[in-house]
Amino acid sequence: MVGAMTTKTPYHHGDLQSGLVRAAMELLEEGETDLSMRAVARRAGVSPAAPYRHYEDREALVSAVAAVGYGELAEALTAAHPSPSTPEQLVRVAIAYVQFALARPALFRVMFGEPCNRDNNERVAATGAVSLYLQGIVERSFPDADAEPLGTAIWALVHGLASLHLDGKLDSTDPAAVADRVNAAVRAMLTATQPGRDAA
Amino acid sequence: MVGAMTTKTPYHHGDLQSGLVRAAMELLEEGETDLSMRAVARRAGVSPAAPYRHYEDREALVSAVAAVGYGELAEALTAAHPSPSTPEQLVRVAIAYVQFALARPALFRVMFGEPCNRDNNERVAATGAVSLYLQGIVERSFPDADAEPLGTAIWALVHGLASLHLDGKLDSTDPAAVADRVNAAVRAMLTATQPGRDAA
DNA sequence: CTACAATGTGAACGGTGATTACATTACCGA
DNA sequence: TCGGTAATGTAATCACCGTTCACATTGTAG
Repeated sequence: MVGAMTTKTPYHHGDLQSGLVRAAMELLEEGETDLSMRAVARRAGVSPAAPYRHYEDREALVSAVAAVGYGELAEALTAAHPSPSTPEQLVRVAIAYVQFALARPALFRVMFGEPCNRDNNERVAATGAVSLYLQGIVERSFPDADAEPLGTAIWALVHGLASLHLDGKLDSTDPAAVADRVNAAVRAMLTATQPGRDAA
Repeated sequence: MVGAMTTKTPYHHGDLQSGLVRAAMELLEEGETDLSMRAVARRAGVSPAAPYRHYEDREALVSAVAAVGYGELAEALTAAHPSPSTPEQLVRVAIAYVQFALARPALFRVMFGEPCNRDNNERVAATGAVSLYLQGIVERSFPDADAEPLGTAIWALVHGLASLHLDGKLDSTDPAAVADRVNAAVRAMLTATQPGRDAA
């Protein structure tokens, strides 16, 4: 009964479920790469054991964070262009993908780097959304091509560019140079699939 | 002075420096994904503090392991084809790259997944070797093309395929299907750069 | 043979994921 | 309004981890 009148530290958080995800996102944005359960709990102003009422284990919380990340990645891509149907527009989306990875490296690692359960979580749905978005782009841009392998190839190319930059295997000090590299790589891939040529 | 005549547990390991790397490699091969310093020490038959005589911290040991991994990746690639100069041969190398990632996922994650020091370790040299190997392939295969961006694009494509399969974003249950996917993607990329067309 | 440098040990510190028993609170039916 | 039950948060605890320190042991140079 200490300080009962003030609003400080109510016993119940209110919405810890999403508060934890928000706290985790904050930590990632601040450069924390490990996302310890305890650190997230601290940031949310709650005891170390509290998160386990809402997430079975660290894996589960991280997956929830990753799912939000996929949504934000999708936002960033659609912001670059809502519905690309030309190589130029597709290149802009590709650049946005790599820029997302470089701008939010810790989140990107959580989304793609950590070994995760293939089966039972929301991540598969979220990544499926990204995949479908790309698939749609490809189908609009190259109606003659087989969309599935081409979409896969483009996703892999762009994702690989993002990963290699993020891991320091490709120099990412100059954003313009990065954009040029992405532009060149994607165009190289796309010139293979102009109407009239075989894509698979 | 217990059991002085037997060869069991001599106080000095002999070659702990490389023994630790070997132990770490064993653990990775057995599926351990975390590579805890203590577990490596245990496997090497040594106290938890001993590794610190040879590696400044976990980062340093992991980097040494990664460097060995790069060497083995290079071996796997050259085993697929020592010196590719045609798209067909290059495809074989690409498939070998992805198969390496799928066959030794924990090692691959150590090599590429973990955030690492960009500056002062042997990893940059080792990745540079992989990069140069690819660059050489591209130069031989496409003498008319600008090797640097094309080599980057191919590396990114193949690495992206490996990463997405490893993270479960692409189905990797059927090795033949994986190989087909890699084949299709790389060929799509390569048809863009046949002599007479612009690569950048 | 002796001193020194190199190498390995054991104990310790703080941090982590996770579980358990317990405390507090919200909410719903009487 | 009251009381009980389910939901939610806490404190204590366990095992493990990275890392450091003082100390023990061993190889080796002089």
